Amino acid sequence: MKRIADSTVRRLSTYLRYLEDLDTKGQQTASSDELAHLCGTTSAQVRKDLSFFGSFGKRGLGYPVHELTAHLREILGLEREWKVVIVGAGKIGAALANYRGFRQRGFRIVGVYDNDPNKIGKPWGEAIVHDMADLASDIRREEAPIAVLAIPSDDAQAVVNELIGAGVRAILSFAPAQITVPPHVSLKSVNMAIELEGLSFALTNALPSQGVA
Amino acid sequence: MKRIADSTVRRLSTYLRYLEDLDTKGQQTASSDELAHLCGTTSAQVRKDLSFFGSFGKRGLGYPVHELTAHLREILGLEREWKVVIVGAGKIGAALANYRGFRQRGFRIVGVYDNDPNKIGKPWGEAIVHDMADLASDIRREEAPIAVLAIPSDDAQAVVNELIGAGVRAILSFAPAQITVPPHVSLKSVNMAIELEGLSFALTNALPSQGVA
DNA sequence: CTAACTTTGTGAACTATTTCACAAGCCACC
DNA sequence: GGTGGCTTGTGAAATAGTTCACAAAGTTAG
Ligand SMILES: NC(=O)c1ccc[n+]([C@@H]2O[C@H](COP(=O)([O-])OP(=O)(O)OC[C@H]3O[C@@H](n4cnc5c(N)ncnc54)[C@H](O)[C@@H]3O)[C@@H](O)[C@H]2O)c1
Ligand SMILES: NC(=O)c1ccc[n+]([C@@H]2O[C@H](COP(=O)([O-])OP(=O)(O)OC[C@H]3O[C@@H](n4cnc5c(N)ncnc54)[C@H](O)[C@@H]3O)[C@@H](O)[C@H]2O)c1
Repeated sequence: MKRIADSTVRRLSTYLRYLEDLDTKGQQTASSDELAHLCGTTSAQVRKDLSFFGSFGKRGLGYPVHELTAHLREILGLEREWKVVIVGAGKIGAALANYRGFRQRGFRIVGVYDNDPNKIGKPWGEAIVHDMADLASDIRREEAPIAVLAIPSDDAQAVVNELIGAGVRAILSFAPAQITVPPHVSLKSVNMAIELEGLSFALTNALPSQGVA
Repeated sequence: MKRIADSTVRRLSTYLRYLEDLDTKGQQTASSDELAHLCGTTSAQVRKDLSFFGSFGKRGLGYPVHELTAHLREILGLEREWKVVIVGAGKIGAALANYRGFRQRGFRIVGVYDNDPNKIGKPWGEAIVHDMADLASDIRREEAPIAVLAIPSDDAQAVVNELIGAGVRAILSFAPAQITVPPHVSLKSVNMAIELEGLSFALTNALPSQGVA
């Protein structure tokens, strides 16, 4: 199969979210145009994105909502449960560990880890903070493929190496650090400072066209 | 001036971060190649990005670190302080309100707002939670141009409209909702579910080339 | 001062992504 | 079962973004 652009995958997630809404409301079909308006894109984009994976619509009618949600979940790998570990029981880690949105989507947090002796063993939200010393063996036992990194930048690369050594194959990092991973591992970084600085740039340079999501 | 790509602006932020490091270490100059390695890109990309804004380097030598940081701060609009309001004193709002990284970069949080009577007026981190009823007038008085949105999706668009009415010109949203803003307002959305689903897709479809930051 | 070497700045080439535009397919209705 | 009105699926065109490649300019050493 052809390489799928990251932008396409992101839109698929968005389509799925809105299709689920429509499905809940009992709507049977949705046209590419309706979906595009809900998701802030164009109908051609919707059709092109979906066409990479098959032919899901009916001409003259649109896409069957319920069926398409199932297809998208399949495509995105969301028909299964993914085990996730969180590293860093700090402020960001706390928000994430208790975020319902993840569980709803099939991401189950199987452990939260920290290296601060004052935090280890203490109850924390619905979970208990585990010792970093147990991280690798726990990941191996649970076969958790995904890790969320919520520690300061300094140790980010070292912890990432440890995670990968233990078998983690996908990492979502919140540390504002440049991290490198081998080719078989996926890494996404969320860097809030970069987002804010992007807004600062836009305000400063008063770009003519804006309003992008 | 030509329209600057979002990807370029993001990289500028990254260059700045690493240049500041080098500056702190007392390094005088840095080549595009060195910067590229630090930031996970290519030297041609670094030179191209910078060339949109001027000619900052010396051939044969590289870029003057201290000078270039100043230029980048200028370009990104970081020479000034930006006032920021946070809407939503929940888990994500809590993490953000106390995040040192923002202040360091010149983003000063001038108020945190919520509509929950149990939270309003209570101390919260280093601040006090304000009533949503005061939001618009406070923004007008303070002339805060940036808002961070950390409330559930349901009310996101309504609150955004209120913010814009009060004069906010840039919004960073954490609500996983499609929000529309008029052309003179900048909007960035951080959607963690989309990031995780992107990882799920990558794991499921075992893409051949990965490891992107 | 010259030669060898380094590194920038930038058009041009290339690659990726989005948009266009339309034939083909499907439904509904008569 | 034919007609009209929609809407998909998709090559082709257009636009956007990245990489190449090299002349020009600066540095260093002798
Ligand atoms: N708080 C925010 O709003 C925010 C926003 C954007 C980015 N971030 C980034 O997220 C990361 C975490 O931020 P935070 O505000 O939650 O910080 P925090 O200080 O509240 O939490 C960090 C936690 O990580 C733990 N830790 C440190 N080193 C560790 C290691 N080597 N192994 C295991 N645990 C370790 C600490 O004990 C602490 O509990 C930082 O990189 C920060 O820059 C935070
Ligand atoms: N917690 C996370 O890790 C996380 C991750 C990704 C996205 N998000 C998103 O961020 C947003 C906030 O999440 P959270 O976990 O902090 O939720 P939360 O429930 O902890 O906090 C939300 C806060 O917003 C307030 N609020 C609700 N409606 C409001 C309104 N109309 N005006 C003002 N305040 C209002 C509530 O009183 C509450 O204090 C949600 O959209 C969520 O989907 C959260």
